Amino acid sequence: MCRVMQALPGFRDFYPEDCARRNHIVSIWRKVAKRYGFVEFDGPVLESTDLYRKKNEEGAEILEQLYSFADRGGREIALRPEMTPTLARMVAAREKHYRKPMKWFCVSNFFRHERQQKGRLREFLQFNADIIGESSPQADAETIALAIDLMRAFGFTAENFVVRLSDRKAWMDFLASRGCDDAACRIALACADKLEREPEEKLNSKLAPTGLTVADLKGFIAAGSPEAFAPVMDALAARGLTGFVQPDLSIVRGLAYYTGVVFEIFDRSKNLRALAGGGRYDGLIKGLSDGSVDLPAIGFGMGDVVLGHLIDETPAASSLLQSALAASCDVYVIIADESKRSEALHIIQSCRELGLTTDFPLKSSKIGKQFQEAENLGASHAVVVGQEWPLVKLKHLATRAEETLEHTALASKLKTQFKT
RNA sequence: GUGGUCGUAGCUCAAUGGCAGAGCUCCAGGUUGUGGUCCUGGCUGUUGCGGGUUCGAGUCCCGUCGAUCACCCCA
Repeated sequence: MCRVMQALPGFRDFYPEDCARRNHIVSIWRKVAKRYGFVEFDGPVLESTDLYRKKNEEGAEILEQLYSFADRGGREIALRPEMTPTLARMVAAREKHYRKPMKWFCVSNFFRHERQQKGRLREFLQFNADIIGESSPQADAETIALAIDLMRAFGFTAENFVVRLSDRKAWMDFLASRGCDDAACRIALACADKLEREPEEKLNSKLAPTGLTVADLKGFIAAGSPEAFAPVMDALAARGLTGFVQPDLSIVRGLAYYTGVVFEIFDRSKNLRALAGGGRYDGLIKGLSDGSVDLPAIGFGMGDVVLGHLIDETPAASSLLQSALAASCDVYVIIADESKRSEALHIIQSCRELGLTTDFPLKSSKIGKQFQEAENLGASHAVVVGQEWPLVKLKHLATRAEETLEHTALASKLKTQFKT
C-alpha cells in the first residue's frame, strides 16, 4: 500500500459504520450533559504554543507531545492536546458575562504526538465537563454524578466500572504533617502513583530525600481519610450512586495542578486504561490568567477510544450501540413499472416532506431486487408504484401485509402508520 | 524515545523453502410484478515496501514502513 494512501499513524478514517459509532457516543455525551444542566462550548483546534508552555517548564512531557509548528506568518502554534488551557483562557476573558457556577461541557477532538497503543491514539475525541466558580463539595459530587450517569447511559453498570475517588488535599495535609516541602511533595506523589508498578526498593530510594518510606505511603492509603470524602460521599449517597464509587487514596493523578478531589473511572476487569479522569483545580485559572481571574473549578475528561473498547467488551453496552447503528429506513419506494418513475418520484418527495426516511432505486431493476434492497436497508414499509397507477400498494415488510390504495390517500395513511 | 510480537484478496484466515488458496463481503445472472434461505458465475494480490541468501522465498536474513503489546506518559 502506497504510503500516501493510508491515514497517518494514530489517525483514523471514519467510514459510515465508524461515523455511526462515533455519533452514538457523542449523542449520549451531549444528552446526559444537557440533562445535568451543562451547556456546550468549543474553542479553536489551533492555539498559540505559548498557551501550553505557560504552565509547563521546558522539556515537560506535555510539550514534547505537542503537534506544534510555525504557521506562514512565523507564529508558533499547536494543535490542542487538551481543553483545560483553552477553557481557562475563554473563562478568564469573559467570566463576568456568565452567572456562577458555570457548568460547561465540550465534545472536541485532540491531538497528541505519542506512541499509539491500545486505547491511545494520536487523534481522539474527548468529552470534557467543568464546573467553574463553585468550590463546594456539592460541585464535586455533581461532577462525579455526571461521570457516573454518562457511563450508565452507555449501558454500563456497577459490574462494569468503578469510580476511584481520592483527594489531593488529604495527601498534601499528610505530607505537610511529615514536614515535606513542595519538592518533597512532588516526589512523594509521584511515588504514590507508582506503588503498584515499581518495586519497593526502587521507590524507597526515590523517597529518600522526603524522609518517607513506601510503608508510610501505604499506611496513609490504608488508613483512608473518611472525613475528607464524607461530604462528597453523602451527596452521592443521596442520589443513590454510592455503589459506583470507591474511596481510594492510591489514586493520585499525574498532574501537578490538582488541589482537591481527584477521581478516575476504571473498568472492573482492569483490562483497560482509565476511561475518565479529573479533579479539582482551584488555582489553575488564576495561574493561566496571570492572576486576573481567580475562580475555583472542577472537571474531568472522557475519551472515545477506551470507551469504545469497553463498549465492545460489554454485551449490554454493545447491544445498545448495535441498535443505534441499525440501518433505518421508513419507506422504500419500489418502481415496478419504469414508465411510472415520475409518479414514483412525486411520492418519494412527499414521503420525505413528511419527515420519513425514504429511498428508491436510482436505475431500472427487477422487482425482486428492489424488495431485496428494501430489506437490506431495513425499511419497515414498501410502496409499490406500477401499472395500477393511480393505485399504489403499501406493504408492511415484517408482516408482509399489503393493501392497495389511491396514491392521493398514501400520505395520510403513512402519517397514521408513522404518527408523524 | 526503548523493547517484544505480527504484516497474504475489501474482511477473517490457510499454504513443510517447491503451481498463491478458502470462507464471508461485493458484483452479475437463475423465478416474465413481490423480499431474508437457495443455485450458478465473476472481480479483487507486484504476499506492506526495499535489499540479501538460494536452482527456487509468502516462508530464512537485514533494512524500512505500518499494526499491536509492554515500558514511558496520561493533560
